[in-house]
Amino acid sequence: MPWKFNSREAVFVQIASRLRGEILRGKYQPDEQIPPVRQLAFEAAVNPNTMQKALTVLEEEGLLYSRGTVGRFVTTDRSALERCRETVRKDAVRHWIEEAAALGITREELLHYISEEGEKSE
Amino acid sequence: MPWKFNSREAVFVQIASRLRGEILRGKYQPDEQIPPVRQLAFEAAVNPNTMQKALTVLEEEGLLYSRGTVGRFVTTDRSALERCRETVRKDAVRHWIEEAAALGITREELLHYISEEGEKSE
DNA sequence: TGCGTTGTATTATTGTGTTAGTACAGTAAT
DNA sequence: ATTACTGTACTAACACAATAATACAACGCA
Repeated sequence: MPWKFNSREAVFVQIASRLRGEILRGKYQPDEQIPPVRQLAFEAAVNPNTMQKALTVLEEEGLLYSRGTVGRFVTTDRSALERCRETVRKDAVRHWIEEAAALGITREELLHYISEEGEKSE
Repeated sequence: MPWKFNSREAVFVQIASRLRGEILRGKYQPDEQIPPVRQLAFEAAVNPNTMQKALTVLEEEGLLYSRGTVGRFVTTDRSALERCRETVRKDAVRHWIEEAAALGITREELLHYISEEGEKSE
């Protein structure tokens, strides 16, 4: 099933976010090989170039590393994973709070609406 | 002071978000004239065309309307404003929760981190 | 009437995201 | 050695975002 993308952000950014989440959530263990570019591209229904661009992002973040022509692997540095988890989380939260403020939503309202939204879907 | 933009979203989308927030927060009252395109563009330090594109978005949403060559005004339909406030809020919250999930952040964690973040800045 | 301001439209140019197609070098397995 | 698969690199083409520079019609006002 092709992945879902919105048109507001570049596709490779959305792919990077998704894969980053999968890695941080442990779908791929440290030092585990992830599927090849072409396969991921096929699954996501995007061009291999686009997928590679997303993977390059995660590589620059230190989440993935490439073993030459063997394949791409999740970093073995568990503390790096944890640091990344923290960084990503902090940046995202700050970003969401900013966006909320831009829409005239206070922190309290934000908390309220998130609890509400969450309840419906669980 | 030029407005701040990130490179992940199109500028006109970010401008629309900002102005939408200002309108919904009541910076401009119903039927009040907003500054002309050129002035807004100057303030934001973007091209007038980009600003106009953002204003068109808000016009299509029913938040603004154009009085020919007189200027652009906030809608007089207060219920439309309220409806828009709700829609925007719901969409945004849903979007943030989705993004959080993609990063491996549960609703509970999200609530926790938002309270934390908020405390620092106030 | 004439001037300035308003929104709007047009054209051209630049940069970037995405797709497409191709190619190459290194590794692993046979 | 051959084959298949890996990441990587490259060009071309297209769409869209953004800038730039104009131009025009309509309105308000002196």
